[in-house]
Amino acid sequence: MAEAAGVSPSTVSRALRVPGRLNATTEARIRKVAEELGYQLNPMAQALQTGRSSTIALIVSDLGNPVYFDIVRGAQREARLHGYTVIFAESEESGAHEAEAAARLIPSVDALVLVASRLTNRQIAELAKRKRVVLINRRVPDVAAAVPDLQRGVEEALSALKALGHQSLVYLSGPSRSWMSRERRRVITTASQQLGLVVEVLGPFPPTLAGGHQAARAIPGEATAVIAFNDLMAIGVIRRLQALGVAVPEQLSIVGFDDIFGADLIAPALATVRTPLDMLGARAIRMALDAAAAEERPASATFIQRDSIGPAA
Amino acid sequence: MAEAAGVSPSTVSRALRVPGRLNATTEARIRKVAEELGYQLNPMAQALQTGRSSTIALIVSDLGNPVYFDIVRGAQREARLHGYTVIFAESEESGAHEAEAAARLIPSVDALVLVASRLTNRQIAELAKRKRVVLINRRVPDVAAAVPDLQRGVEEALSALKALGHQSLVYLSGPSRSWMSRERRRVITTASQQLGLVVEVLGPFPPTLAGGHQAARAIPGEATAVIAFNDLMAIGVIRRLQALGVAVPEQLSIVGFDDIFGADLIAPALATVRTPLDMLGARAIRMALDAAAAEERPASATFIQRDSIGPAA
DNA sequence: CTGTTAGCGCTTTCAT
DNA sequence: ATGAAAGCGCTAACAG
Repeated sequence: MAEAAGVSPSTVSRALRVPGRLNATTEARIRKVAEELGYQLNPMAQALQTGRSSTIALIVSDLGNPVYFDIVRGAQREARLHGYTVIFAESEESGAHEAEAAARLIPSVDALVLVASRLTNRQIAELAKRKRVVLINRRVPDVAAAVPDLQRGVEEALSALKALGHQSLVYLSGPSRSWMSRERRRVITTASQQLGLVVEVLGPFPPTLAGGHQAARAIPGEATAVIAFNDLMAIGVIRRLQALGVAVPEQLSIVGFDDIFGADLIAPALATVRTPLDMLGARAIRMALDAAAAEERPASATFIQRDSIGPAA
Repeated sequence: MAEAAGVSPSTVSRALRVPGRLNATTEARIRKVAEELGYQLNPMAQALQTGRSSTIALIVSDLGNPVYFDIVRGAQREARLHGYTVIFAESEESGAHEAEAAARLIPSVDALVLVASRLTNRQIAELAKRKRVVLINRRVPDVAAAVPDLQRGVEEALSALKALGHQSLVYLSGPSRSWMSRERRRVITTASQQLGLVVEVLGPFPPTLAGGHQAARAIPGEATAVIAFNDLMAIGVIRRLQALGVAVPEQLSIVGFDDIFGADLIAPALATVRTPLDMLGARAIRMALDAAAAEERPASATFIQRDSIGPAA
């Protein structure tokens, strides 16, 4: 293409990259020629020269969990908005896979976004030295992170339970290595104290339907309300309970976290603390592109009232 | 890094790329040095030189539809297996966005995988001239495509309905531009004839919960069995029907397509023709990498019997 | 089996 | 405001 427009390569480069920095007419002419020839700058060559690839890697631990869809989607949209491309890897629940994916992708991207990372703080800090890293649903000292503000949603949920006459509740925790599970536990504990509720913690359980099945058997007979680490577990609990002949919500109220697809499809519909997943994804991208984005106020979780909770038995 | 190992760049390149083509001891030494220095070949430079980026773009129309999760996941795994990376874009249901995404990504990838593409045959043929293109759930002359074999699953579904005493059924079609909807209709029609069933086609409807709501009103009173374009629609139909006081499956049997997450969580659990989504994703990647993969026998859809179907009213 | 040379397509000083 | 030249990190002939 170079001189089909009768100019030098540098001029073409300037015309196509920074819209303003050139004589308006020359620029227009070059753009037109490029259009006609279907010419585009070669991103690889560009990346090689500049060291920037306009690409961000998104590494999620398990695509089987519907939670991540919305995060991926939010991230993808925001990235496109900024002219960035997202590369994308699944670590299949394994820290080793995650580390490998990160190592493999690091040379080709401008930033790494790690969703619910299974890596150690140390590993993450190490990555952060080599490349900009943004965490989603995880916090590590000195590393940028997009996490929801759970306070409000949890308070709403617990208040609702209290208003229904519940005086104590059970928290079904997720994987012990899950930062988010600990965080949820922490917020629940604090809010419970303020509201004068008693909370018992059970677990850890796998953050899946099967984990919910497993958890369902562990729930003490006298419990009246259960809050599960996530919706998948909550749904598993409900189904197992039903199979065991326990009525939900008549005998036991159930609350989940996230509001995944399907939460309102089951019977009874699952009450849940919705986390703003797509916003988290979008925000993480913004943080990856611009450190100042960290100043934004994090989006709040909110409680979604549905039929899986009722008056205390 | 080049000569920290005391050899020429080319030698390093050879050592790190093709495991066999070098003196075993030199290769081992170079690998060790690379390891120590944390050195990796720069993919951009590699791509620039070779014209191959070891990257495949996956373009899906709507990530909000859980169907695509499994496809994305299957594709991602298979790609990784071959040392490929997947880049990933959402076209948000719009042909224009899809075309734009394809154009933007084409220079950076070795192949394009289009899932349920909204582009015209002509546009797709055009892309296929510039880059290897593989379609999922769509067929265009002379373009590689991974589509499931619906025959078996549909026959099983219709046989089950027939065995329950149904003599006719309604097909709720998806978007008129959806190749897959037409394909499902075709297979249903053919199988119906063979089984002596009568089929009435309604639609088009949006392939969503809302589309199902809409479709539910259109179902004639005398119908006893309905098969919807996809599970999302089927679920929408069930819920609207229930709201209208129509009992499922007592008054009306419902069958979906795909077996998405959630299909077995609703009440009644949705009977559905399961399509092997992750296999489609994986197969598409294989086809992108190796034309011979087209010879594999496509995976068959199978019928999943659940509570949303029952004896004819 | 390994080193030399040239060049992939772009951006970026530095001149003009 | 535009052109010339050098070089990003790698691979691919071609020598040796």
